[in-house]
Amino acid sequence: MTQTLRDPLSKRRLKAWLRLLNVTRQSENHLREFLRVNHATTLPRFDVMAALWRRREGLTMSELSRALLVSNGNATAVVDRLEREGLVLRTPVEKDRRTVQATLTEAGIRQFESMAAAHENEVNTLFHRLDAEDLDQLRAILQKAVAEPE
Amino acid sequence: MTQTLRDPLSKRRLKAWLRLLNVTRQSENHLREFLRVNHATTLPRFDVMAALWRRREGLTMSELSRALLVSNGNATAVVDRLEREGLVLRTPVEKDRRTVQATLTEAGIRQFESMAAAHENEVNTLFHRLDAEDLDQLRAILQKAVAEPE
DNA sequence: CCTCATAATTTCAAGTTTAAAACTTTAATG
DNA sequence: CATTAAAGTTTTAAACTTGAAATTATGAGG
Repeated sequence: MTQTLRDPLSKRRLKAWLRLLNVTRQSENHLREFLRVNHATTLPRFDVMAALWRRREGLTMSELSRALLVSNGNATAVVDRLEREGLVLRTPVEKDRRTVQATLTEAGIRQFESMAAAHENEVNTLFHRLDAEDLDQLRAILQKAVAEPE
Repeated sequence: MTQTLRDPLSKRRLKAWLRLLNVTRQSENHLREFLRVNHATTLPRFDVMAALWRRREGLTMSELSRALLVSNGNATAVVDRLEREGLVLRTPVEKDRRTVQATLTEAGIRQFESMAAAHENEVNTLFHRLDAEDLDQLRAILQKAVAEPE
């Protein structure tokens, strides 16, 4: 209360950001450990496979890096490794020979689906204290935070 | 509405987590770019310096890695580079010769303080759409999310 | 057809990050 | 005192990540 008065909004936004970062890192660390121990994989691999699973027709490398908010060099490296293991396939696009379509192979689909439910369950456990109202509020706040125009 | 009925809480938690991750990564990317362009430094360096600036008496390497939620090997590497540049100092601790106290040097303090206000301002801009009520709600939700006991 | 700006991807070097192993020191226990 | 378990740190290898440069392809305008 008095805190609200002493503390300018700017400092409160900074603190909120630090808290957000903290919760996100804790959760990421937990899920990384979960994927490593239970499914012998890593977070970036899982993220790439999840993105490709959602769009079964595939994604170009640029679409992939934009979707995951990582650099294109990064996407190349992770897809390289997944391709080497036969989980992802690069297909040249006839219409535009600059681009490549990355898709999950059959093995990739099988592997991802064998992890997806357990992963969702782990996230569910991780955030089990948040009820429907919390989730609604959180969504509203996060959407507001990244809204485009002013 | 019907969505709420069709969608079990588990799926909503998963979506909330993906949104949280997305907002955090967007913000991290923005701040990384900001630090690179305006202050010729990186996010991990900034994080380490911020942690050491808060506790002027210094932190052991373990305390540092726990505070930043990174591995101890990671802390070692970042501190190594900062030490090489004269921004951080490692001091052996007499009481326990296993531990090292990492502190900011004078130059480190000067450099951090020259960045801190601009960084806070950037975060303030980034989250300017969130008002006091949003920040309160967000804090409550994040605290609830990571609460210890059941 | 040629040129040039742009786009998609990869390559590259440097830095970041993790998990596990190695090393040193401490503390406890017999 | 010797042994052993635990704690703090560093080292190591592999993976991840970025930003910039290089490569290849497209498309527009001369």
